[in-house]
Amino acid sequence: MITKKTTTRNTDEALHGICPCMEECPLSKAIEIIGGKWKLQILCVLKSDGPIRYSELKKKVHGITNTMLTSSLKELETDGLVNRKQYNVMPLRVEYSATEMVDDLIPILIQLGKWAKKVSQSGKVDVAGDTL
Amino acid sequence: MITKKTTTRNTDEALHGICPCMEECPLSKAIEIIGGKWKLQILCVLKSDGPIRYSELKKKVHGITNTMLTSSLKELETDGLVNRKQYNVMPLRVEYSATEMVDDLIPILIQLGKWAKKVSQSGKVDVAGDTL
DNA sequence: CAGGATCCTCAATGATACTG
DNA sequence: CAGTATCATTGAGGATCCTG
Repeated sequence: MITKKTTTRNTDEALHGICPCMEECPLSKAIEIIGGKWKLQILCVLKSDGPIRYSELKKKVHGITNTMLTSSLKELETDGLVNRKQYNVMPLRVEYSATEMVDDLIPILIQLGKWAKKVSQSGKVDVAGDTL
Repeated sequence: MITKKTTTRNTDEALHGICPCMEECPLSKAIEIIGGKWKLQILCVLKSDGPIRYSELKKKVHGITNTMLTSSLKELETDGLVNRKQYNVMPLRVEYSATEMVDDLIPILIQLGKWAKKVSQSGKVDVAGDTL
């Protein structure tokens, strides 16, 4: 999502590193990694339900197809967010789990969630009450 | 991106509030708000280049079309991230600026960017050196 | 100047069937 | 069981022209 074809020369140095207008923006990189329709859901299940088999994972991520589950897992593994462990027994057994990278990501996502909550409510009243 | 058609019953209460599998997940809400191809770039420019006119904004967000700039601005305004101020003079003058909501968002995005940077490097060596 | 209206394209995703 | 292979779909985004 967010391609980086542009060659912007941002005058505000303070925003260097977070502006997607820049080349190699880590932020757009982040969105590439966790973007897509299923990535976060998959990470969520992997995180809460420990090492889990492909078929069980598919049951927990409701509505996902083989195509998407497979490709998502492959990308997540490539990016170092998911471990794949294969047991060569019959029938085949493969277990997926989240890496420590995901642990680091969770608190950030929680912050993002809290922000979104605040945004949704700001249209109504300006409550200062924190949920966490 | 991340639609919420599913009616998952997540057994792990600890992840309530961050799991996109859940209904009304604030996280997927957040991604709806800042997702899309241009939202972050637009916010970035609005943040660094203060109140800015439509045409100037379009010049700074390289490659964006009228369709996308207009629709993105409209959505951002609806979500309370952007202020639109119209001066009824001829020729028409409209100025856009970022709201305080965006200020709260920036540090979170910076964290996300730092995380992505770490992820990208973890494939090579396991340096403990922080960049910030 | 600041958009609206239309039509079009393509990449992400879905559906279905098959295999090591 | 854990995927692959193919084909179909679709909606975000793009191109172009038009207007208050």
